[in-house]
Amino acid sequence: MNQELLARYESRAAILKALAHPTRLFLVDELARGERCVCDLTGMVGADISTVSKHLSVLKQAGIVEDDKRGLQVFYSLRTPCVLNFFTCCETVMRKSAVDVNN
Amino acid sequence: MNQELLARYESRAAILKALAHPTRLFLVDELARGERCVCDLTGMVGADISTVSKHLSVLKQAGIVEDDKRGLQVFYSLRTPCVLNFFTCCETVMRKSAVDVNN
DNA sequence: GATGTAATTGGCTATTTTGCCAAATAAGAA
DNA sequence: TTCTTATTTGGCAAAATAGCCAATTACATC
Repeated sequence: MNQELLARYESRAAILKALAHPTRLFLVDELARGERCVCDLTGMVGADISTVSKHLSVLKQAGIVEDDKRGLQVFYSLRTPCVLNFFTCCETVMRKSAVDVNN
Repeated sequence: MNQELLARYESRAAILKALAHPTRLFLVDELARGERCVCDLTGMVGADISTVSKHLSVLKQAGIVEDDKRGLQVFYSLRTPCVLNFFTCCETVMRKSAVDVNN
């Protein structure tokens, strides 16, 4: 595996890593419905606002969401909706695993 | 976020987490071409065989690959090829980020 | 300017992940 | 049985991640 190839896998891994957390998957799912401010998301998640803010910054850093400050609030929205396709595949993997367990 | 919903996001996160590593993404990519034994994959990755074996077991645990022991060798293959769609989306995210940087 | 609200950042500890080596297991060959 | 090869497992130290609290920043209103 050469340098260039490794770099590409590292980039992909960075995006997947940003998604690979239950809270962040929830945030993505919620943002798929429309933009939300940090305070609203915090209420839904039920964690400290600093924790939610950090999760959002991880998603932003990865290029998955974008933010827009308006007044006191910061509104986040989904920038690359194709990540929602991941959910479909995850369900496929889980369904297939469930079937195998019963055989 | 209730218990049931949380459980679903945790399941999805487990699958994404299994994928979120450069070496494991390479392994998935390589297995997409056909089954491979651990020894061949180890040669391509250039890490200790125990490291590669552990990466494969992470993927197997997540339901992404399956193994088949034949004689001395263990052959791994891709069980849920839909994970390859992730790559497409990752490229989209990266391309979009690259564009934004230039604006 | 002073106050209040929304959000981010720094710092800390606890937990998880990674990758190597050494040891154990499994299966074919001598 | 003994030897060799392929793979897995256990154990360890280093690195990365998570989540809380406290402090800071940003902005609006008084």
